Amino acid sequence: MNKIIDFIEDELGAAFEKAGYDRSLSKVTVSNRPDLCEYQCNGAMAGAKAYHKAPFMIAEDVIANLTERAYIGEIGAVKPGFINIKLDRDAAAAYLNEMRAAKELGIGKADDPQMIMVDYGGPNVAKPLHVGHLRSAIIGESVKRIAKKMGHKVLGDIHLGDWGYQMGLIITELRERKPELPYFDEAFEGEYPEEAPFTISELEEIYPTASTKAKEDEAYRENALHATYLLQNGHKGYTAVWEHIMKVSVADLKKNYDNLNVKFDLWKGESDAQSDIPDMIARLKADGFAHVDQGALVIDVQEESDTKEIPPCMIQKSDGASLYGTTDLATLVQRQRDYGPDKVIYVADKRQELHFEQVFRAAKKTGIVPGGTELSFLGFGTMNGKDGRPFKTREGGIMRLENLIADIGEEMYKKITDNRTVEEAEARATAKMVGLAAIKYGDLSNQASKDYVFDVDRFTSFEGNTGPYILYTIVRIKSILGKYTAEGNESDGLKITGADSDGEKALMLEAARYNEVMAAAYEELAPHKICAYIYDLANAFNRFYHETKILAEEDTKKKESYIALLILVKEILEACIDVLGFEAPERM
RNA sequence: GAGUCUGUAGCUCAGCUGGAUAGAGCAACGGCCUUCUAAGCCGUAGGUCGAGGGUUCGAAUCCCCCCAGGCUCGCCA
Repeated sequence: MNKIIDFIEDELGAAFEKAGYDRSLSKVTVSNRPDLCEYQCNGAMAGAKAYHKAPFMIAEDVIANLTERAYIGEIGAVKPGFINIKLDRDAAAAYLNEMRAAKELGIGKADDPQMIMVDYGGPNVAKPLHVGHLRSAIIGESVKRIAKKMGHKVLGDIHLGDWGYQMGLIITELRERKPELPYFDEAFEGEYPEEAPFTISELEEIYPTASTKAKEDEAYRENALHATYLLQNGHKGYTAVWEHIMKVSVADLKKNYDNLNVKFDLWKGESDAQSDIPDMIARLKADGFAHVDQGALVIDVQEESDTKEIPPCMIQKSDGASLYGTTDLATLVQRQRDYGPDKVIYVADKRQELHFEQVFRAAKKTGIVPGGTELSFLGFGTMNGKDGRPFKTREGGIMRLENLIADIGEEMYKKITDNRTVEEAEARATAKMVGLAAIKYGDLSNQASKDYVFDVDRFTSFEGNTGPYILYTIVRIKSILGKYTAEGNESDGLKITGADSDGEKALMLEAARYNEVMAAAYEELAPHKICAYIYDLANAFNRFYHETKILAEEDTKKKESYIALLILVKEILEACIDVLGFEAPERM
């Protein structure tokens, strides 16, 4: 379905052409002076120079040549050369009715759907999720859902950190604690136990302990490195331990991501790319892309046109071990073979930008991915505390994600039960939903690339521009619609008619923007644009709600139009929060 | 040192592919609940858009140069 702005632009474009000006000057935007008009076109001023004419004259010319005007209502030329437009009253209603009738609110699905992979999450196995993992999960999930909404085929891949030194550390520590286990008996021939020799909480304690020991004890470090080496070369017992670690840890990760309403399509990890590394390196050497520099194997990625220096992409350390660039390249080899994506989007901390720039260049240069494949990096900023420094617990430690979510859920529960009497189970469920909305909206309403302040008090205050405010608005609408049907009315088949008040018109115009906002959010990978939009839409609704008696309206036709409009607004808000990764309760 | 990002109201942030009086929220102050959920609505106050140049009919937005801060810069990920 076309965007409403496109319709206006078409009509205006025809007028530009008829008046003898370039059609491309007809670009229409939502007005920045809502007191004067609803939409505006600044093309007359932009074209003044080329046509050696006063902008105001061009504007008048265009308006005089306007013949088709199904969408354009009032139109006028102002001062320097603005063309001010109001949407035709009936056209607005017709457009919204069309939206309601169309599939998925008439979203402009992609003409040529792409295969897009979103690489996000990136947790390390055997380490608890902490607040540092929050942004990647939230932003990645939203980007994935937005791309899906636009009609693309999308796969989200968690890209687990499940290979390397950390595994050697855990194995070493486990061996010290329980040397009697069969995994450490080189002569052991039987079947290893099915039961893991540790629980998730033990595992989460083992890693930091081992990590600390390795920093203080050189011999311990050597052991861990050697264990890593053995694991990577197929040691039977260690591989069995690794499998236990994976099973226990992945189950726990799934639980935590489920709590965040984050769902991955693929649970691949660094380990899955390992089998592709030897061949890849051999080929890169044979084809002359990789060469040895200062003992390490590297691929030069500097380009002629560069003004800055880009260090080479390193794919093998001087001791022969691979590193993260190697794994990322091998992962691309594997993705290319298994899925052949048109686009891969990496959602990671912005400090990794240079690394990905190197990997992308190396992948393109060596033909690991075809030239047409788009590799894009979506870097996000740091989540800071109120003091402007990276978010920490009160004690100064790293905040675990579960604790953060639980704290906010608890805070919400208190507020809900303070406000009114609700059944325990419902209060808990609502608190969870509202808490998640508070966290996600708080994050996503900021530009992803910027650092932001995670202020628990502000996010849970439920006032102003917050997730709870959006949910509250949806709940209000649901409540009215519920009462309407409870009175024995049928809510199907109602039609929106032209607006009678400014508040109603404003709400209708906001609703009509849905399509263009979703498209812009996808183009720019910018979930915050959806947040800004639903905040505007919720505001427009609340204003309308305040000045309009909906259920008490005596004119049936008008009342039905109100109800139809509310249904549409509710559906838009729900579609938007779904894409942001949270949902609204029935009551709150 | 080089590169890169950021600097908008007391605080947290939009706006940045140039347009008409720079917008929100919080905090402050003042109104609005016998009536569809006041987690709401309306209003008042608050800004030389870090500083200075330039381009333009027009600059928070583009260019240059400063100032302040963050981050990155081959064998961690």
